[in-house]
Amino acid sequence: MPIDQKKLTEANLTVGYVAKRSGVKVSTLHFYETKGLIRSWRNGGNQRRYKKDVLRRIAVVKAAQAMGITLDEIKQTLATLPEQRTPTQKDWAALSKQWQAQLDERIAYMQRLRDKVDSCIGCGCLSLKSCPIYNKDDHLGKTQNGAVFLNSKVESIFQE
Amino acid sequence: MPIDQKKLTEANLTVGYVAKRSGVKVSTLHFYETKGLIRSWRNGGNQRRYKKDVLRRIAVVKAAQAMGITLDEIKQTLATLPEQRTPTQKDWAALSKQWQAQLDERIAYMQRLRDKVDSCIGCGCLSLKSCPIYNKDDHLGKTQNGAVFLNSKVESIFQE
DNA sequence: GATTGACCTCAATATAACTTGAGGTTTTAA
DNA sequence: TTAAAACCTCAAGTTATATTGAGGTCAATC
Repeated sequence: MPIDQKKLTEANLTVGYVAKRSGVKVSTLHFYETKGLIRSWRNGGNQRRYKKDVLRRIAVVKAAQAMGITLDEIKQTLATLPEQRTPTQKDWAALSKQWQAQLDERIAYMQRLRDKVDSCIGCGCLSLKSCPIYNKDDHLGKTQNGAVFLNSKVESIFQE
Repeated sequence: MPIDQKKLTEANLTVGYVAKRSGVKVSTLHFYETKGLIRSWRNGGNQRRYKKDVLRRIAVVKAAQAMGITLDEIKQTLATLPEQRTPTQKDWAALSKQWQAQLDERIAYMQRLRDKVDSCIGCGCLSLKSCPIYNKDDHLGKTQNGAVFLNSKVESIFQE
């Protein structure tokens, strides 16, 4: 009788265990699976089983969300992980590096916005055409998960 | 026959004009009105008419959204404006000051997050218990419009 | 071997912030 | 004066990110 390789080499985590360990609900794990963010296989009774690294994936998903990255973007970035082997530290580091750049951009945008609000406090100009907050050359467009940034049309309010 | 004071002292803007000038759709103006963010009165034919300062309000709403503030929060802050008179520059400046504080907080959080991701790039630890990104003492909870920040339960992934 | 807890699927609900459309009225302008 | 453009209301649809619940199965324990 052959030894169960799966049991020897990988964890065999139930959905309830993963939920408890990761702090997300079972329904969220189902949801993430339909979104292609995590994977599972089924046991004889059609119940989900997970490898241990699903915990790492979930953690990464949550960290990325904290940076304002959407699940779709996260999915795309996760897709760059190797399929054949369990990701290494280097693989994960590459991911966080990608997101760090986005985070830097976001912070820079917020700071520009902050500085502009700053100058507006001084002049009370928040609705005047000279208000620097409405510089149309400095916007990021709409982010799905983050803020809705100004578009140049709003600027038109101040042209008169 | 009495002079129409309204026509003399206030603009009498149609919804289409306001939409064009502010860059938001007519349906959005209706929506903002149901949300209590802007106001209008009706003419004889039941059509909306606006005072000029509605343009400023819309601009402020959009600016606040760009800072990641929800419409509900914006409504609350707008409610601090004087009801009886048209708001002055000082009134608007007070608003932007309130939001600037929130923006500062948000930026500070993002920077802490950035620094943590930074240190994780070095060690590749994004899923290890020592990863500083999962310091439960540093989270903001879930923001409605902005990022979903880490909660302490996610941390539990790394306790083993 | 039966109860209980964990699990399954699928559909509906929730929230924020809007948009779209249907069906009907008012205003404007040629 | 009549056709087009603009307006009205109210209901339903949209996207992202889940949560909840109904109805039924599987697994672990007394």
